[in-house]
Amino acid sequence: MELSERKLKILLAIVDDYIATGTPIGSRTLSRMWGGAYSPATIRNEMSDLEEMGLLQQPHTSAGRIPSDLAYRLYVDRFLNVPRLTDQEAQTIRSYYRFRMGEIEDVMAATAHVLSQMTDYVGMILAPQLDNVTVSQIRVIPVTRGRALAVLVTSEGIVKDMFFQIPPNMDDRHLEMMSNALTDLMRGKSLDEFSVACEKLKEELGVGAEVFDALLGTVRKSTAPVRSVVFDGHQNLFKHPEYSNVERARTFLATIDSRDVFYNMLSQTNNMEITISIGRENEHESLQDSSVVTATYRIGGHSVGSFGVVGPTRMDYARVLSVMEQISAALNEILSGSEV
Amino acid sequence: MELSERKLKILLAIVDDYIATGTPIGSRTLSRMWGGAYSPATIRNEMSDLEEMGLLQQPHTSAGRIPSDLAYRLYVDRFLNVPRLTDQEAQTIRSYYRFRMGEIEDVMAATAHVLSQMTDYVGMILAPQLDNVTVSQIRVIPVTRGRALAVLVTSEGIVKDMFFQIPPNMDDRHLEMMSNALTDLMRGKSLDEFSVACEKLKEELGVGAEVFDALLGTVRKSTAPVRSVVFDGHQNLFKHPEYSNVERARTFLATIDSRDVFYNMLSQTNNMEITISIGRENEHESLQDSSVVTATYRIGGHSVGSFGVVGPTRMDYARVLSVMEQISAALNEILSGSEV
DNA sequence: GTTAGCACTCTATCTGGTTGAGTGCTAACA
DNA sequence: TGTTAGCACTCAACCAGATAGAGTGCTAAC
Repeated sequence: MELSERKLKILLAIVDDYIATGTPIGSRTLSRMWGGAYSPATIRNEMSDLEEMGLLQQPHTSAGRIPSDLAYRLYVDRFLNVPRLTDQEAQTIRSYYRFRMGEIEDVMAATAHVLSQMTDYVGMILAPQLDNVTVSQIRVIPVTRGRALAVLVTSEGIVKDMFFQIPPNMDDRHLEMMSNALTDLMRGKSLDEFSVACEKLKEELGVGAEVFDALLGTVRKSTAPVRSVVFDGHQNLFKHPEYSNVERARTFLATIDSRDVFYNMLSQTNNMEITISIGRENEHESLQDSSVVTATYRIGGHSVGSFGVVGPTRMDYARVLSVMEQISAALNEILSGSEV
Repeated sequence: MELSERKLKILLAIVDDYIATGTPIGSRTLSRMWGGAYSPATIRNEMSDLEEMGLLQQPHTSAGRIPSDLAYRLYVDRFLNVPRLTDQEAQTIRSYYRFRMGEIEDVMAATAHVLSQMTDYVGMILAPQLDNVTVSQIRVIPVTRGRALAVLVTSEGIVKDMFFQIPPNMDDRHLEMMSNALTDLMRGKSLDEFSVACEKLKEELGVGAEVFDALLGTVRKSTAPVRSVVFDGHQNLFKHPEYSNVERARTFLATIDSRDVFYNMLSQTNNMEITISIGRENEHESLQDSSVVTATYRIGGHSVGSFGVVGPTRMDYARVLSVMEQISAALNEILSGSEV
C-alpha cells in the first residue's frame, strides 16, 4: 500500500503525540487537532490502513492507536530533526564535568549522571577499551623480590597497571633495560604487536625469557575487554508509565544489573557513530519493549568506548540525540585533555 | 515498665515472624503458635503494654502488630544469633570470585553482586581509600616533553597513577633520582609524611623544586577520598513488599543513585567492624524506613574500605550478618593476595 | 473519496456489600 | 491481682454490578 502524504501526516502526528503524552491517540482527537480538516471517520479509515501496514497498533479494541516499532524506525530514519540544545542547556551539561575529573572513573560517573539527568532515561557508559590503542610507554618497576609492576601508557593517555612474577634474583637494571627496549620498539604501535616485540627482545637481550613470557601473559590478560559499565538514573524508570508495572520494572533492573546485555550492546557499536535500537530490534528479550541509543566516544581520535541511554520505545529520540551530541563533544574534549 | 520474660517472648516471636513473613501478627496467631499456652486476650494485654513501651506498632486499628525500630535494635543488640553458613553456601560465595580478579574494580563488582545475590537486598561496596596506607614505591616516569606520570604503589598493593607537569627541559635522570630518593625516604611511611619528604629532598637534591611541588599537588589530589561506590541488586527491591509502592521504590533508587548518602555512610564506618543502622537511626530522610548494615574490609591488615547491604528495616539481620562475615573473609583473602 | 450515524467494545471508576482478621473493653473467674 | 471469655467494633481486601467515556468498524448517504 502507498504511504500517501495524508497517511504520513497522521502517522507522524500520532508518533509525536504519543511520545509527548504516552496515551493512545484516537481519530476524534486528531480531527480536532487539525480543526476538523478531516473528519474522524476519514482518519479512522487511514488509521486502519496504517495498522494493516504494520505502522500502528491498538492496545485494545476501544483504545486509540499507538505507533509500532516500525513506525518509530521510520520516524527516526527519515523524519527526525535533532534540534541544537540551547546555550544554557549546553552550559548545564558542561557544569556536570566541572569537578575533579582526574580519573576515568570520575568521567564515567559524571557522564552516566548527566545523561540520565538531561534525558529522564537511564544513562550508561562503557569503560574505554584497550584494543585499538597505540603504546606510548611501557615501564617495568621492581616492587618486591619476585614481583614487578608493569605500567602501560597509551598515546591516548590511558594508564594500565599490571603486577606479574619475576625471578627472585632478577637484577633491577635488567628490568630497566627491558623497559627502555620495549618502549623503543612499541612506541606508536598497536598492542597486537606486543608479542612480536617480546620475541624479538628475548633473542636480542638474551636474558629473562621467562620474564617476557610473564609480562606478555599479564598484558594479554589486562587488555582483554574491559567489562565495566556504569549506570545512572535507575529512578527515572518510574517517570514513565511503561515501567510502572512492578514486574516490568523488575525485569528491566535485572537486565541492567546483569550488565552482560549492555556490555554486549555497547561494545558492538564501536565503529558506528550512533546506533538506535528500537523495541524488537533488540536481541535481548527483556529489552524488546525498550529502546537503546548508543554513541561512541573518542580519546585522541580513536574510538575507545561508548555511552548511551535506555528507555521506553516511546522515547523522545530527538531530545536524546541532542543531548548525546552535546555530551559527546564535552566528553571528547575532556578525555583528550589528558592526551599524551 | 518492666520487660517481663513473657513480654520478651512475645516481642521476639513477633520480630521473628514479621521478618519471615512481612505481615503483621495478631494475638490469635501467637496464641495458636504456642498451642494456646496463653489466651489471645492475655497476649493482647501484653502487646498493648509493648506498644506503650514503643516496641510495637499498629499499621492500623484492625491489623496485627509489627516491631518498631526500637524493637529491631533490641533484637539485634541482645538476641541475635548469627548462624554460620553451610559449607555449600560458603563455597557458593567463593565461586563468585573465581573469575579474573586482577583489578580492584572486578573485586568490587563481584562483591556487590554476591552480596545482593546471597541476601536478596541491595549490595554495595566503597572503593579502597588511600589515607591510612603506607608507601612501598614511588616512581616517576617521563611521558612526553613537559609531562610525567607518577606511579604510587602502597604496601597493600594498591597502585595509583597520576599525571603531572614537569619543566620541558627536565632531564630523565633527575626523575630517576627523584624516584629513588622518594622511595627510599617514604617506604613503609604513611602518605601524610609525603610533603615533609618532598621538602627535605628539595633541599638535598637542590634541583627541581617546582617538580616536587607539582608532584605533591597531584598526590594530594589523587589521594583525596575515593568516592566510588558500586551497587548491585536493584531489582531485589521488588522482592520486598515494602518497596512495591512505586513512589517508595523511586525515592530509594534516587538515594542510591545520588551516591553521596552511601558514600558518607560507608566512609564513616572505617573503624568499626560492623555497623547496623535501623530505620530512623539513619540520618538521611529517605532511608528512615530502611536499614543499612556495613562492615569494613582490609588489605594487608589495614582497614581501607567498607561494604554492606541496604534493605527494609524488616531485614533478615542474622542472614545478612552471616553472609557478610563470609564475604569479609573471602574479600580479605583475595585482596591480601595482591599484597606487596 | 468523504462523511454522518449507529451499534458495539473495552477500560476505568465508583458503589455497596461481604468476609476475615484483629482490636479494646468489660465482666467473670482462679 | 492476673487471666480469660465474650462481644461490639474497625478496617482492609475483595467482589460484583453499574456507569461513563473514549474509541472503533460498518453501512449508507453525500
